[in-house]
Amino acid sequence: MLEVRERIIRSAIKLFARKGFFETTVEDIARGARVAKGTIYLYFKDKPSIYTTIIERHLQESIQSLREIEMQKISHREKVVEIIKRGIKIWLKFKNAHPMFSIENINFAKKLMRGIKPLFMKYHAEIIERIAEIVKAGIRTGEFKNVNPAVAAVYIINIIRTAILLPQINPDLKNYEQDIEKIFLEGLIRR
Amino acid sequence: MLEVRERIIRSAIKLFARKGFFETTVEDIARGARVAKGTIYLYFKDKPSIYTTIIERHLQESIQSLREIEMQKISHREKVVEIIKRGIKIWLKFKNAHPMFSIENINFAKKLMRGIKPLFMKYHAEIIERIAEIVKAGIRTGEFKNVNPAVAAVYIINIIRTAILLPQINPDLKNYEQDIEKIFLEGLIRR
DNA sequence: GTTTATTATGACTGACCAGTCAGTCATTTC
DNA sequence: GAAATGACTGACTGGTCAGTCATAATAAAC
Repeated sequence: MLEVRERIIRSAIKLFARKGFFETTVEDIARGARVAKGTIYLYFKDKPSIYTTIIERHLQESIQSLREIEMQKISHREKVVEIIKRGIKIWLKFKNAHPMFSIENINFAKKLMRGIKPLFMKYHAEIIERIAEIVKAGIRTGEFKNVNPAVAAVYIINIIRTAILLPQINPDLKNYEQDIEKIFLEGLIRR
Repeated sequence: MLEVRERIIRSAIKLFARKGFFETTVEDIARGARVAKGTIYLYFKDKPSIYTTIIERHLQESIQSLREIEMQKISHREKVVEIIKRGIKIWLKFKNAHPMFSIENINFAKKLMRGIKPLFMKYHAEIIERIAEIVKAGIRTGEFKNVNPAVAAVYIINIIRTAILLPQINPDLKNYEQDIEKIFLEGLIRR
């Protein structure tokens, strides 16, 4: 039997993913967690706190995933590919919730994001830093081109976004991962 | 003297960009447009209609831009680069409003997006189709690798997003456009 | 079993705000 | 000048919902 707090979080993830923060009510979340509305406030200070908790979880999971990848004995190229694969996996785990974790949206609900923004910046800085380190090492070993590692890191994060977006835009599309990987690793230009 | 409707739209763009739809009130928009709140309803049916109008504008502008690029007598490679450059320009024109136009967010406020989603899908399908046609032509002429054009099109859209995101994450970063272009056109892998 | 402590509940409250519409005012028409 | 018109106004209305807290239910202690 899942702990109440965990049920609340899971209910909230689903609902935030489906309806976003503003269209999800505390009553909705409570119903999904099979508790009364007032119970929510035994576990969370307020509605934004639930949102923040979920975001933090996701970001922590991303960093943990990066840590594991860092420790693998594989080439930097393989590490980058693994970052993308696992990144996609983590994001897909939250179904349609990915806008919650998108740094692009941090300015998009000023009040709500006031408390969340520092968290976002902190974790994203770490994520980018870690990826950039892998890229840097790959540049050093001659695997990668000499590009700005920070730029490449953000670029890589957006590859994950592309992979998540594609099935959304075109559900019939199959086997697109290879094409994404190909364009990413080898570029679009033919020689 | 700007027409009232235009003032309303401009005020709304600013505010939606700064606070998002839900934290922006009709009163805010009215104040920014220097009209009374009730006046808004002389020009727009309701609050979501303002939002929809803005989104439609942006999407139309994007398509118009694509049309112009299509007609240019330049290589497909150059067309793709131009798409990115102009795409960035269009998106930056709306400052922080870009989450408004991000297809990623279409599931994120279920009620609000109900009316907007078909619009989004329609325009985005056209945008992707147009870009994919350019990529396809580039593949035919031998400029580009043999990749799925629709995948490449979404990929290109996300390049624009990367370029917009970078200064947001790291305001000190300079001259990142070349690195993005390099990775995109030539890939990350060194040979 | 009774009493006490702890947890959960859901009706209530009040803040908020989208949309409404009676009233105002400037301009036009008769 | 009087009446009509249309654009604009902002107080009002009613719906929504986050957060509260007196009460109920359950668990623990005796």
